[in-house]
Amino acid sequence: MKGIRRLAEHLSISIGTVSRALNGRPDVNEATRRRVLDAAAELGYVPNQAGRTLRQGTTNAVGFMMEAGADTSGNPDNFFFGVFDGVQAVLSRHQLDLVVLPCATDEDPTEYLRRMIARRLVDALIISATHRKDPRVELLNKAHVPFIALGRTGTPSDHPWIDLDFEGVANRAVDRLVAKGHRSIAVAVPSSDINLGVIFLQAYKEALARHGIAFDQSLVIYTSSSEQGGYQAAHELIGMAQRPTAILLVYELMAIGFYRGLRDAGLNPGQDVAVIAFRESPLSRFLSPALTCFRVSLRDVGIGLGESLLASMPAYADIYPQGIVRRVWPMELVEGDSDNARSS
Amino acid sequence: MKGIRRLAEHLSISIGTVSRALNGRPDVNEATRRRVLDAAAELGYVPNQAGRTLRQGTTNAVGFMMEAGADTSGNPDNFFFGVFDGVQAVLSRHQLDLVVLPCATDEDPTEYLRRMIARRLVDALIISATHRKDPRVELLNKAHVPFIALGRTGTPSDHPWIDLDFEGVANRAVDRLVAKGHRSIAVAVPSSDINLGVIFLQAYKEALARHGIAFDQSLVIYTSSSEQGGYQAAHELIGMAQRPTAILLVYELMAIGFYRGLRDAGLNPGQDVAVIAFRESPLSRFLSPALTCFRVSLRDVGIGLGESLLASMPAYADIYPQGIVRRVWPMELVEGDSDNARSS
DNA sequence: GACAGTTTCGTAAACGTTTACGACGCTATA
DNA sequence: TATAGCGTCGTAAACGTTTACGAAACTGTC
Repeated sequence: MKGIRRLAEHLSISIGTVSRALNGRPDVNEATRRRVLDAAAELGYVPNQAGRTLRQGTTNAVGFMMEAGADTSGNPDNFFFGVFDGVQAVLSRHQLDLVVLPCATDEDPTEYLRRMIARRLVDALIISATHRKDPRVELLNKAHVPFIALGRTGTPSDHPWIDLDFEGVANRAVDRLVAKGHRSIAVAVPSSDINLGVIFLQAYKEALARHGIAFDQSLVIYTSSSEQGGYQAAHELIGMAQRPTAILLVYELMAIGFYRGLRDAGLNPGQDVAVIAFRESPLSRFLSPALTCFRVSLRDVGIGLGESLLASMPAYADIYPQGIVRRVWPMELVEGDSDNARSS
Repeated sequence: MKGIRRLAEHLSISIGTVSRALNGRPDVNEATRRRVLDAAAELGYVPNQAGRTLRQGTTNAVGFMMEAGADTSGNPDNFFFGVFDGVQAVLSRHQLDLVVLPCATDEDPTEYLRRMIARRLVDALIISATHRKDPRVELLNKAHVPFIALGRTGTPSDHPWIDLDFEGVANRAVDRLVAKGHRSIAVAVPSSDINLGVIFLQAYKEALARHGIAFDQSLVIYTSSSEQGGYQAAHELIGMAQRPTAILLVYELMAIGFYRGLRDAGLNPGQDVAVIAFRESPLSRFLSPALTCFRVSLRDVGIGLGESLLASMPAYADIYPQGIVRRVWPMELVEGDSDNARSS
């Protein structure tokens, strides 16, 4: 005899009552409820999840899909782990667990997601590394799985999302550089079709326009979001006919490679070329020169994701009545020494 | 009508036959099997996991537990993602999925694991960030959940594990530094009770002894495994009465902070203080000077973990007959410019 | 043509829960 | 005292699978 039956037999009551007692139903005597709770603790009983799931169609878990091979891999793990922590802080309030679903590099993300949905391992999903055209959105909509995206797609009105405020970053970064006398500002964005790059580039263009600076396509460097990508960016920048005096890097890891690339050519980052990057990480202050960058509380982003996701789940919608959430998350400028004024 | 019943009705055969056809049982006509497979594809049928789990007691998923707050967080995510990729390569051969279970920073890892075991979300587990005394081992043994640890504990004979060859690293690093004329070699290890530090420190002592160098406790710097920790290590090293001419760093991220700390004091890493670190990452070659460090194929480690885990699962033991696996994984020296010969 | 053996398939039980439904005993009211 | 209402609990069905068991049809052998 196992499971709830054992518990019921041990207490000489029916399994129905045991179940109701454990689940906090009102129609059970407080005295018996206490007996059940005590016995459960004593016998170490925990309800079998498969049984519950089968009966109620709910798994009490939400998934976070990520792609190791995606162009977000430039992010130190602190990025995702920080977000996880915030998400869990919200989920744990409702006895929900977070499981991370890593899509293997050699598997198609959409197929992977399809399988995960079919598996019914989780009740709801968070997807990350959104692309401009992301078939996963349609997949999730069709399957009626509540979800939220960390990052916008090309059709942001089709789904709930939370994204970082890349527009704000581009604006403030350009403003700051222009104020310091820079007129020729390069930008390094990921060469993949990850949406972040597109959004940032657009905002960069508009920021330039505000200052009456003509957009120059040749100042856009498409590269990988890694140290290697930063190194390559430096190489390209140095090779330009008119060398830009400043550059924006979308990933802080690129700064390491960029610094190195500059130095290998006898140039000094921060002096010969001003650098602004995001996101802030422990890295930023320990590079020399310290990196001017933008900070965001990943835990807060995670909390936002968690609450917004619950809001889109029928069972929790009344507790989180914010409806469909689509918002950008502000980032805060962190001044470093990498973007000093133009020397000449 | 839903699920397998719908499929059976659509084909006018029994659900038993449908199930057998889908699961590759031999006692089903090849023609009907084909019909079933086709219909399943057409109707988009995938078996409900809760139903299967309930019936066969198996979830077809294995878990990877990690702690965001643990002292391994110094690792760039490439570390774990690389490992995941290898694990998945093995698991996918058997239709098994990998789910990552991130323990929140404010939750006790052992309690978290207990909950995850009770939940029966997965058939087997990989645990990481092992401590000297790690109650999770006993927990898993008692629950009879097949598992393997990435990292040794203080009682390594109690469980299967795979770990990096820290002894080999310590040996070769010390040999190399000694060969270049260094006699005063500091070491920075994590201040937490994560087992890695203990193992490495022990191997470092023995390597020194082989060269007839007395172990000096004051040359051991306990710090956090992060850029900040590296910076602090530099600070401590500079403050020593007799400044060591070399240092071993257990995490490559520490090198960034260490370099900075040295430079803030007017010293040059690689010249004034030789540095060797592990693990190699993209970071290593783009730092200046390039970091001498040790490389390991994370994917291979993941493959090793996956195969060894399957070997300890009754259902797969005949396919992977290697028994209980306890082994260290070799690491390969990558020469950089951070550990040049002693100048004086 | 009887019989054994094989192939193929249907039937129904089982996995561990939750929950709708109804039964029972008790209290309070008329 | 009859009745209604309430609190408490037991019964049994249902969730979607897999699989043991047995039945039916077919094959081949003597």
